[in-house]
Amino acid sequence: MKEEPAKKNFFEDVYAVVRLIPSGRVTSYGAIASYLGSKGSARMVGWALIASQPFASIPAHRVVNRNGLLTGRQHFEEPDAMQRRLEEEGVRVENNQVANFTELFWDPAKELL
DNA sequence: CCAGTGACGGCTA
DNA sequence: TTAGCCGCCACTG
Repeated sequence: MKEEPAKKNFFEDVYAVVRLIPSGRVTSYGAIASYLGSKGSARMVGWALIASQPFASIPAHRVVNRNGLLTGRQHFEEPDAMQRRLEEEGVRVENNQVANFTELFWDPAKELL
């Protein structure tokens, strides 16, 4: 069975941070990547979230890009699931973009400090 | 083995 | 200011 390399640790780390995101808050891929020390590899965070899809315990819908755009909504079970969940938590979303993104932004390097 | 793609982000023109 | 390119790392074809 193709055992996975230590790289999996990176995935677990991403999941840990995402799970710590408070309800009604959002963060960005780059913020998580930077917090993990892999700043610049925000794409890996996104890739990790794809793997987190089967894990409902991970609020991946709280993770958006630097612009606050729900870029990954197409990867959810339903394209509208991401926006719908955010609104459920009180996050206002307009045109696939999080309103007051700057206020709702949750930086693990500062909040989770 | 090599090339292209991708839930991104920062820099340069 | 806006638009475009490159860079990071992993996976697929």
